[in-house]
Amino acid sequence: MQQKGRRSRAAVPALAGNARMARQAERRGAILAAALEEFAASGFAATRLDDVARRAGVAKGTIYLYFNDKEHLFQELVRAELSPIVGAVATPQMAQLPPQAIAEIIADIFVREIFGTRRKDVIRLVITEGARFPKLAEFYYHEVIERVMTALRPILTRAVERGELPNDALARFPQLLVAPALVALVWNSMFDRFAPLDVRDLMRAHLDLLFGERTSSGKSARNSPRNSL
Amino acid sequence: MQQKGRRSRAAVPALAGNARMARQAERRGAILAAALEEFAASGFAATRLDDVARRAGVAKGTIYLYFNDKEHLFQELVRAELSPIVGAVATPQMAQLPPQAIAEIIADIFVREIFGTRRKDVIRLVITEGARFPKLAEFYYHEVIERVMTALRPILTRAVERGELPNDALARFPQLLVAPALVALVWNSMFDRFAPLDVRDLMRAHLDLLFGERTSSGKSARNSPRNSL
DNA sequence: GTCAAATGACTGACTGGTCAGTCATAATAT
DNA sequence: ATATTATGACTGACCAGTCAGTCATTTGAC
Repeated sequence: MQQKGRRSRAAVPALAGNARMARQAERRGAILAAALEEFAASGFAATRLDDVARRAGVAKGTIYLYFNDKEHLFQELVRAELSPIVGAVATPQMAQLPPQAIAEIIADIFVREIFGTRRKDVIRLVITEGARFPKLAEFYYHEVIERVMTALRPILTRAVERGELPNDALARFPQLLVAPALVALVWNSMFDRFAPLDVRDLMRAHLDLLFGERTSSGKSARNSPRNSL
Repeated sequence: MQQKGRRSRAAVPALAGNARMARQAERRGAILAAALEEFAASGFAATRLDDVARRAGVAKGTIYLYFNDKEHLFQELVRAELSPIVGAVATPQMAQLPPQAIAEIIADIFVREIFGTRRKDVIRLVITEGARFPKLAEFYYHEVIERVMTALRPILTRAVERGELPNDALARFPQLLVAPALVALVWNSMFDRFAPLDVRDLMRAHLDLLFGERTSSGKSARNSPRNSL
């Protein structure tokens, strides 16, 4: 993600009539949508901007009116898809809830808003391309990881102090709360054709593991109701 | 991983004297070692076979005497590195141990034999390239995932029946036992420069979470001794 | 209201560079 | 001598990024 010092010719196509701006936003959106499809299907390196352009119904040159280069397009795509979702987890009223409720909410958000969505592919892209794109990893760390971690840690720490958690493992490593989600993403993209994985069940089992539920068994017949998940 | 129907000229360089075979094995090994370095540093697509050849002290054409093409080289690399390690987890005497001991052994193997090794990079490559290389994903699934899963599941199921585990979550999803290892690999390659992660501590915390240890606190002062980890 | 001039969004053929894979030739072993 | 192994210059395909030119829309003069 080498940032060229040079300013893009494209960056801000002079804004004029309201119709123009609308049209521009539309164009930009179409390009981003097409890029999502292509990047998700082929990864960063193997994606041809010719294909993105064709899918967006636009000439290749037009892409360069809206984005500096392939890498910026990729990064903007990630930003556009993931920035909105973070707020849902790092919300203030979270702090009031007991850890189990928080874990359930996070699992629910993951299943519905990420796994059941194109965002699944975006996060997969971050995982697969992140190590090769320091800028992307940095953006993702500060924009997603850090914000979620700093929201979770004090809550979990306080829960430990109150004796609501059996030990401080989760408070020290909030990653452990999210680990199964990562497994689900990777498994889904690589092994689902050999052994499909029911993500919702996986997350339920994870919660059972963390918060008692000494009874659970079988995938369908469960007696203790869990509303949203 | 499109398999060309055509047979490689290289496949089996006619074996003759013993010295020759030794030399060939050496050459092959040098190429694989060089390929590991390059693939780990740049990923599959961005790795140049020119660089692999130079690092191996060999001409580019020589690579094609030992491997059909870039993809076969990549796949052989994964096979060579990972096939040996699986036996350590899927060993018969495992079946005798209680679940906690098994979890500790697995964590220990991960920390010492994978994370502390080049194998870390190989698994990372499988994760990042697997979705784009069905052949690789298939090999990895059958050679690694399946073997580990079929070794673990009966053990965990029996532990549930014996009441050695609080619920059947782990038996139904052995992935949950390994999830933090995946997190460690991904975090290490993307976020360590922002927030280094102590993998050993992470795995310890995971075990605490799974198997009681209602006391743990702080990273150094821990009273319940855990030998190998 | 009409028309000409100005604007700038858009196009796509083209360039420059890259790299997997080949093969005629050379080196080395038997 | 012959066979085997190794070399590296070469080729052909590929693709990100460019830019001279097109054309729809807007502006402003009358």
